Amino acid sequence: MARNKVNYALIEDASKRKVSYNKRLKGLLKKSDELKTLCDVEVATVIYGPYRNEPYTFPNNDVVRNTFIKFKELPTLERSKNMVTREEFTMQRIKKLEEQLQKVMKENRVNEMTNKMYEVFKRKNVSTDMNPSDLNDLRCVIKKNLKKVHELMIKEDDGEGSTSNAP
Amino acid sequence: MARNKVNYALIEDASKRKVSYNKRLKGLLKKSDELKTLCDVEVATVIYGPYRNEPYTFPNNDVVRNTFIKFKELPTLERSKNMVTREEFTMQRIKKLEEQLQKVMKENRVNEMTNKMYEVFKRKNVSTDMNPSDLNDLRCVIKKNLKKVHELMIKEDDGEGSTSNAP
DNA sequence: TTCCCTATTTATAATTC
DNA sequence: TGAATTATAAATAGGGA
Repeated sequence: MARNKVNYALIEDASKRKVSYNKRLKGLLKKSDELKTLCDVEVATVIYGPYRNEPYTFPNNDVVRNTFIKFKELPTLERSKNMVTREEFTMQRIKKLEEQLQKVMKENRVNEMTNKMYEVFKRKNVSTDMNPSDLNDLRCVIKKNLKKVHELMIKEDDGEGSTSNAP
Repeated sequence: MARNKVNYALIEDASKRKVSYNKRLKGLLKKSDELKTLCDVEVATVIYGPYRNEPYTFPNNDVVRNTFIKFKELPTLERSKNMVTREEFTMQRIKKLEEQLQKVMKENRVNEMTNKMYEVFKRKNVSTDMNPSDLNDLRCVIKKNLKKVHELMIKEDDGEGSTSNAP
């Protein structure tokens, strides 16, 4: 997250990976601590890194052990419900991204369309024929005016230079 | 970390705390995931939040259990990461979506429909090229931008100021 | 409430020392 | 190497709909 956007994949360069690992480990522990402190959450984490046999733990070995024991004793039913937590999270993220994508594409489309429509209105004087209620159902309007617009445009094409004809 | 510097203490306001909790939980899971993926680290987390009886787990229930067993029993037995493949597949999809999103947002490129519309208005291909869904989309587009179009048109009527950016 | 949007603060990749 | 610095990317607190 800096200088360059991070690529979501294993960092190939081993030394870079190690540097990144150290920074991110530290960052993750800090974030865990903040979540715990600011929001009164019980967090237990075990991290097996590639540079050490012993795992890192958060907040410490004893708490992790206790929390994990509690976790282990979850009734089977609840556990199975819990099984999908991660997947759900992931799926939600995907869903959100897809929605964003749709939205943005739509926005772009809107912008482009607005410009194009404006161009058409401005240059071809379609506006004269359009009132708000017509605009409310542009589909009809377009159908109604398309031929006319087309004709106007054909004419216009001959003298490509005339820009606007005020009403 | 925004608007105001975070105070390292329990957030008193319960609703603010909950909002913060949700954001930070999400953030922590993401960071965990990044550490795991970018640096090839085994992370296992159990989170008992105040708004739910069952804990959140990262990356999932099974891995947490395995990691816990390893943690508890010390020996360095190699646990195969059977879910990695699927997760990576999922993450690739996410990555792809993110890339698409970036691309679309930044380049603001003209999409197919816009091109088609442009053709329709600018050139000779009239209604034959337009399918009903395009027209329907157009209707929405205009509805959404009616005000803007009007403003532009009114402004244009007074004086001048072409804003078109035709392809 | 929940989502969405910025203004800021943080985290951190690349770079320098 | 590695610690410190810097320039960006990312996370997120507060506020609005």
